[in-house]
Formats: sequence, structure tokens, C-alpha cells
Amino acid sequence: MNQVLRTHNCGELRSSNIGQEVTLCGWVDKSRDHGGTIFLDLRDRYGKTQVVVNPDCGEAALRTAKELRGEDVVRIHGVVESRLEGKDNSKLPTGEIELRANRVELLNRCKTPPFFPGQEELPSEDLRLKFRYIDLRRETMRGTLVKRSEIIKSMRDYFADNGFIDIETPILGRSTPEGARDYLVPSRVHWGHFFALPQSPQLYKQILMVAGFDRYVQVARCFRDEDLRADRQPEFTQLDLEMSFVDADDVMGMIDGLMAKLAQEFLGIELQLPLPRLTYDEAMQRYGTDAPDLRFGMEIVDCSDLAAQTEFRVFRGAVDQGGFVRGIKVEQRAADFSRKRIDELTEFVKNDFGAKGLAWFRVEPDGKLWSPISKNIEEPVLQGLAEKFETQPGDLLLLLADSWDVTCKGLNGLRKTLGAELGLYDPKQMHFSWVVEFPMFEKDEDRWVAMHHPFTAPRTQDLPLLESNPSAARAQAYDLVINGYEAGGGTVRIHDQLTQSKVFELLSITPEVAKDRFGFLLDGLQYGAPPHGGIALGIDRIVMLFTGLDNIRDCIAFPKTQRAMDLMTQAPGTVEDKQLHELHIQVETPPAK
RNA sequence: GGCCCAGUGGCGCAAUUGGUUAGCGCAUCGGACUGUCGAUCCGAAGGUUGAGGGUUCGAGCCCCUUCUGGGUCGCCA
Repeated sequence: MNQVLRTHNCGELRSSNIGQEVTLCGWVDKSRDHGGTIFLDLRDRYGKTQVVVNPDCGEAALRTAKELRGEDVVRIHGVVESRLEGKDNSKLPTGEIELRANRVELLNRCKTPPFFPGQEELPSEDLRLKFRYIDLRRETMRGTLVKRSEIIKSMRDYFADNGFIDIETPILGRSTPEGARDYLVPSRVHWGHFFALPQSPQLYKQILMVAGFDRYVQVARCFRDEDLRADRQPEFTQLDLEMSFVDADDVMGMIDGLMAKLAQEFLGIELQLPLPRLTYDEAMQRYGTDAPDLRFGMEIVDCSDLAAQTEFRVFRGAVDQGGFVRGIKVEQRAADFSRKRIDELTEFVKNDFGAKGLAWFRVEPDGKLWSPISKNIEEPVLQGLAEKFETQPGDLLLLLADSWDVTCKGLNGLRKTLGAELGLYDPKQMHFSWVVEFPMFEKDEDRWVAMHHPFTAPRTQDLPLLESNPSAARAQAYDLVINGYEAGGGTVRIHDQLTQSKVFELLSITPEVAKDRFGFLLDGLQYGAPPHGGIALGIDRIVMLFTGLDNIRDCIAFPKTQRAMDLMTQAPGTVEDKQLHELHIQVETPPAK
């Protein structure tokens, strides 16, 4: 009778449609059977509509409706009617109307599912992942994926409006031993040779600049075979871009504009531009991390100078060994910290960050610092601490005496934990900032390694430092930080051979090795490479932050578990011997347990 | 690889801290009901506590091993 399966969706009918004959398709979200009258909540991507079936609708319709169960797929033909006086449902946009059915058609029966999309308690995550098609029917999951789609569209529009062109780069590429562990793809044609999936399109986009494409952008899938976290998946999506004839300010300015647009469209907030900038050194000193959560204070205070004046061995010893004594202040909440809680925090900094212990002081009503260790510390030093931290009665001080690294990591860990626990910020609040001037190099055991990648340009004023003092050299690198998450990072690249050679030399990358690994880029740089720079934004993380979620899996339709498995498809799986044979691969027998 | 948390009918939780027959809500199945929207009411079925081993007169609970999921450190240029 009807040529079309449906005339409307389940989210669009309103009072203005009253009297119309329509056909809806969808899933039975819920049915309420009153014997004579049956109410069905029909659900699809767009919303829910209430369907009424009663004896006036015909026996066949009533009989079919009676047998419907949750998640059955149905098609309903009927007339849009106003709900009875006072029976509107204000929770639904379609709540003023209902569909009086005259035909009820079961399109497909649903087995009793392990859980229902509408149920109040969320099932365990492994079950949600195994039955992802059911989990994705949940309103929040649907909402997140819709918003993700809208965010990506908005990004693409922005860059298109700014003259960027979208160019795809290969997924099958070449392994570069630096950086994260690669996912490898064996070559059938080339015995013993492998492709690597891209960790990022880094080298290709630089080549595109050499090719003159000027402004490139891509929504790029990236792969890194490293252990997972709440904000890390083995495959993830970057908004990757590169620009020619620009400096760091130009790139950051472009992203400032993007963030302002996204914040306005999706959060309804007006960002003040330019976004605040913080140097790497400042970030480490004040927050102990290169990605600080700036929604609250609780800044780190360095009291190493005072520690040098005490005989107390823990403090003095740390400083004498070239370490630091640094701490944070919990304002007015000392009473919230039981001895047990402080013990837990001590275990936390010991276990997770290798701290030797946690020193703490309570500020007494008379303003004096009290601690189990305060009797070991000279009065002037205690007073100095109080002044340095600008303490008030009721404050709590937490101090670490350790290496720079441990104090940074430990205090950052404490600050993040306590900031959330004490509710020092509104979880809905958003803070955008840049961290700039990263070091060019860091020491890994005895050798220098690139902090970002070996093509990162140093600040021009730091060029002489490459020879004299590499550790002091700062890069033209910038990270976008949102709420304590690294939401993106980029650099201005080296575009001249001389600087590139110097950097390689420092990184102990011989010309031969360099030629072998990325000879094509080095060649390219000699054929008219423009100055260029770019950035990559973590789309999954940005979606996570913009939707207020605390893990990245909920922003991805089909994510992997912590052990990098897909519970729905059971990937990765074994393959047939024939396939292995074709690829010239032998699988080792796992060691006996 | 280290540390931490969790695993009990299909789902979410409980079990007085080692003591009778493992309990509740939702879902499922059957019945009743013409206005519900987390419908309601009556009834039924359904678990040996992730797996293996140990301690004990007795283990969901204690110990060891292991599997799965999650958090985190290392790792992630």
C-alpha cells in the first residue's frame, strides 16, 4: 500500500502534524500494556514517539502490538492525534502528540537482549563493548557520536574557509624506529619487508609543503602500539594540518580561531583570544606538568632554599643531593584530611611516582605549623614555610623532598587528585591554553633524544645553544592544553639542511642512518622547502572534553579495551597458515607458563 | 612489566565480615487491567558466586595461581 517505509522519523511530529496520516519505523523502546490499551514508545535516531493501540485500531493491530517486546523493529501506520487533556509528556519533544495506530507491523523480532538501551543502570563496560550495537542505541552514546560528527564538520568548514585543502596520505607507510611502537603490516610481495601504519602523517605533510600546497589539512587516523589509558587508544583520530610561510604565532592564531568557533558553537562560551600562553619551564615550576589543569590554583611552591637551612635530614638531604623540596597548599581544608587519607596519599606518591615519602603540615589556629616532623625542624624554618606558602589557619601543606622529576610528577598527581576530590573547580568549566617553548632535547640515559621529533626547529635565538648548551635550547613547539589534557601539539619545522644536520648530530643520528630512515624528506628539504609549521589536534580527546566525558572510549564507536582488543569482533585473531605462508611469516610458540 | 579496584541468575546490586535452603530490583515467561509514559497488580522460572587449586568441620567471604574488564606508573618522538 505505502511505497515508502516511513513518512516521518520518531523525533519530528508535533501538534502541527495533528490529523495527518503517517508511517513511522523504529525500535520498541518500551511497551505499556493495559489490556485494552497498549502504549508503545517507538524510538529511532531522532527521538521517541508514543504510539497508542486500542480495540478501535482493529483486532490485528492490537494482537500484534500485544506481542511486541523491547527492541523489536516495527512499522506503524496511523493518525497523529493530540494527547488527552493533561496527558502531555513534557520530557519528550514529541510529548504533545501520539500516533493512533491502524496498522502495526513487526519488521524484525529482537532476541531478548543482554541489556536494554533505556535501562537505568549501565551494564559493565565489557558487555557494552561486546554488544556495541545495543550500547550505541543509548541516547548518550548516540548524542556523543552526533556531536563528534558535528565537531568534525565544523573543523572542516573552518579550514576550508581558511583556504586549506584536504589531502589524504598513505596508511601503508614506512617504519621509523623513533617514537612509539609501530603497528606493522607484512608485505606479500617483498619478502621480509613491512609497512608501518602511520603514527601521524608527519613526514608526508612536510613533503606536501615542499610540494607547494601551502595549507594542508586532514582528518587522519593514527596508530601507536603502546599501552592504553583512559584518554589513549591504539588507533585514534587527529585533525592534522600544516602551513607554509608561517611562524609559531600564525599556527597558534589559526587554532585560536578554531577553538573560539568550536567553543561558541558547542559550549556556548566566548573565548578570549589569544588563548593564554605559558612556557614549559613555567608550567613545570608552577604545576609540575607540561599539561596543567588551569581551572584551579593550588600552585607548587618551591621551598628548597628553606630546606637548605634546616638540619632535618629528609629536607636537607634532598637539597644536598641536588634535589628540591616543593609542595602544594590545600586551603582551609586540613580538617577534611584524616591521618588515614594522608597515609593513602603517601602511598599514592610512593607507588605511582617513586617518591620517598610525603611531608605534611597542618596550620593550627595560632598560625603555627604542626606536623609529626615539626619537632625536627627549626622554628625559623617553620616560620619561613608559613610565609612562603602564605598560610592561614586550617590550611594543609603537602611537601615532597626529592629529585626535580619526582617532585613534579608527585605534586602534579596530588594536585589533580585533590582538585577533583575537593571540588576546586566546576567540572563543566573549560580552560584553554598554550604551553610553549618546550626544550629541544631531553636526556635518555646518556644520550640526547628529541622531545618532540627530530625536525622540530629551535628558536632562532637558541641556535648557538645547539653547540654550547643543548639542554637550554628551546623549540618552536606548542601544545594546546584543555583542562589538563594535551589536546594537540605542533611545531615549526626545520627547513634548512644546516640546522637539520646539527640536530641529527646531537641526536647521534648519523648521515647514513638519517638517509636510510627519512632520506626522502631530507632530499625534499633540499629542493626548495618553504619555512613551514603545523599542528595535530586529538579529535577523540576534544570530543571527550567537549562532551564532558572522562574516557575516550565513549567518544569512539568501536573502541578497543585496555589490552587492545575489540570485544565485538574479537580482533585481533589468528589467521590461516596459508596466509602466514604467503607473507613469509612464522609464529613463535609462546613460552610455556 | 609493576601497583590498585572489580568479577555473585540475562542486567545492576546485597549477603550481619567463615556458619542453615545465596537475597533484592529490573528484565524474562504466564495471568489481570482502556490513558500509561521507570505503568500497576498476581504468579512462575532462573544463580553454586569468572576459572583452577589450597586452608577449614564448614568458603561468595581467607590464601595461592590464572582469566576478563577498568584505573594508574613505566611506555606514548
